[in-house]
Amino acid sequence: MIDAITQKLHRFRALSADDTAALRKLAHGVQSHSPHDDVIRIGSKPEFALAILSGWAIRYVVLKNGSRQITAFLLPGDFCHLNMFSEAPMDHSIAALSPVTAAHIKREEVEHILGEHSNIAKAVQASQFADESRLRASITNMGRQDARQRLGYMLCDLWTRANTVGLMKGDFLDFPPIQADIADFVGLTSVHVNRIIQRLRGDGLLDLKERCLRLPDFDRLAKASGYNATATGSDRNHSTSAINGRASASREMSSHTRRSNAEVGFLRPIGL
Amino acid sequence: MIDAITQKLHRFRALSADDTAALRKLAHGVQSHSPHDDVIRIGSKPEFALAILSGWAIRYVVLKNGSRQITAFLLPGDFCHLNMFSEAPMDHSIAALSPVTAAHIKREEVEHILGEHSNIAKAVQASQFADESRLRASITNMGRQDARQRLGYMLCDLWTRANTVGLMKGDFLDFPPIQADIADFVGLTSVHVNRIIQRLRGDGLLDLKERCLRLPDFDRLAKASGYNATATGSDRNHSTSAINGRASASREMSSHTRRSNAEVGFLRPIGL
DNA sequence: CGAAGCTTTGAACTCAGTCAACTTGCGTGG
DNA sequence: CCACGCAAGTTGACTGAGTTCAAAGCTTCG
Repeated sequence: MIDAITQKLHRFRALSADDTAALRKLAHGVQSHSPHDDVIRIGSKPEFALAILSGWAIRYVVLKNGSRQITAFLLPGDFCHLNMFSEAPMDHSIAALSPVTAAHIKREEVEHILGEHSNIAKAVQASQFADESRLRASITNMGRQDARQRLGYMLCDLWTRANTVGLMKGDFLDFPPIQADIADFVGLTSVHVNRIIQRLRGDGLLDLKERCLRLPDFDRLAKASGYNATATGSDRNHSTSAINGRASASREMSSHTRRSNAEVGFLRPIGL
Repeated sequence: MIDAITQKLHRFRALSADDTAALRKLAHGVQSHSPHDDVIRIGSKPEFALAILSGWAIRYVVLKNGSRQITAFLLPGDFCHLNMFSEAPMDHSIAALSPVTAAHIKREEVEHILGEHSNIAKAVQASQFADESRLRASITNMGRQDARQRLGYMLCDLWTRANTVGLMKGDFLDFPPIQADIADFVGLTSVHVNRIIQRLRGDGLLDLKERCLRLPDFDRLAKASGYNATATGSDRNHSTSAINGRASASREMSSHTRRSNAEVGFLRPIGL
């Protein structure tokens, strides 16, 4: 079970046998959580860090008007709340979507392992930056992509992440989120999400039913929704050119970008 | 000028005279950037970290279809690209909005100062978590708030941040972003942003013209847009209860949250 | 078998986008 | 000093993607 963590960190940086042994030791403070349970409550100041070992969880917030925003899905291998050194209370909650087991790691333990194992420390740092990058991608997604693209992007992302921690079962994937969860993540209503899902189904891009996801044509879906695997970056072995020059959008650009078009860099499109 | 950094970090953790002296030394690699210039280009792997000393900058991305998303405004005292240890190339660009001076800090220097000055290290970490928190707030904002609230939230945030680094000039603030920038940040069109601004003006909540911002009634604007200063947290001296219980939304909740309503925590609204 | 939880469907509605024109202010150059 | 061009802000009419509300189907599971 702890393997998910090892597997994930290994993606960011090669770990020694010593490192992985140290990680394995973290598995002692393991707790189980039932679906719908809060693992960490907003406003609290937990004294421990959290690593998901199995199952799916979400970061979320409920607004005054009752609507909910999910800001992240947490998969096995993901860390939450490493900011234990800050005095600030949690600004969001973490809840289990499926049955979850998570390692609750004491502050000193975190400090110790990060201090002693520089590979782990750097891998953790890299994974944090990947998370941050994913947050930015979400913003871009919600700000400038339509419903279809948002959904596609989200599914591509979860698909590849699930893949890297060995969650794939043949060509499909256990997928705990229901349509309402998807909606609260991409910033739509569940009704509209439902309609989009049907369209994607019709286009042969998606097979999602009974908590089970299949992406029959990942590449086409990725392309259609502007998903770029390297962008959210599992770090190691990068191709030399993630970004390959300006795209074809030259007419529309002027409307979106004021100022002298002299500096092309200001306008360079990315793979989204 | 370097004071902005000191000032900001000090917000997160008390710094000794020794610490501030060390920070002051960073000011040697200072570079100037003109408005619209890219300070860091997407796809590049800069060998330096960056700290804004004066002026405003943005993190942004341009999509294939030519639309732009701004994911953050960078103010004096803000750090960008501390992830120099990662192999991944930049997934976004950073550009100056106004004339900007920024300290380009070499990798070793960063490592050194963070290693020697634990206060600074912790303050930097705390500020990173505040940034991450702000990204999540942006997501919530774009996903679940209407245009008026998005704008209000953004202005409240920039207003308070500007305040903490001493950018306020009496009751107003030099405000480099134009309406198109605002639009690209909150995920709207500049036409619609214009209309919302006019409404806010009419409501006496906002006075924005000629790169100059005034918020005549911050509290009312904050309330109307769900802005909660403590949420994005400049850390120190927190009031004991940032979150004060559940709000009035009990009817709508059931539609947004499936599952047993037994665990109230799953539903607890935040100040947004 | 019944009830709860999730998905699907339809119709009316609305917030925000699109397109296109007009205004205002500013700097540059004739 | 005026003319021109350009960048930013403003306005109006039209369109459309996504919401809302409400009801009906399906599954799953005690």
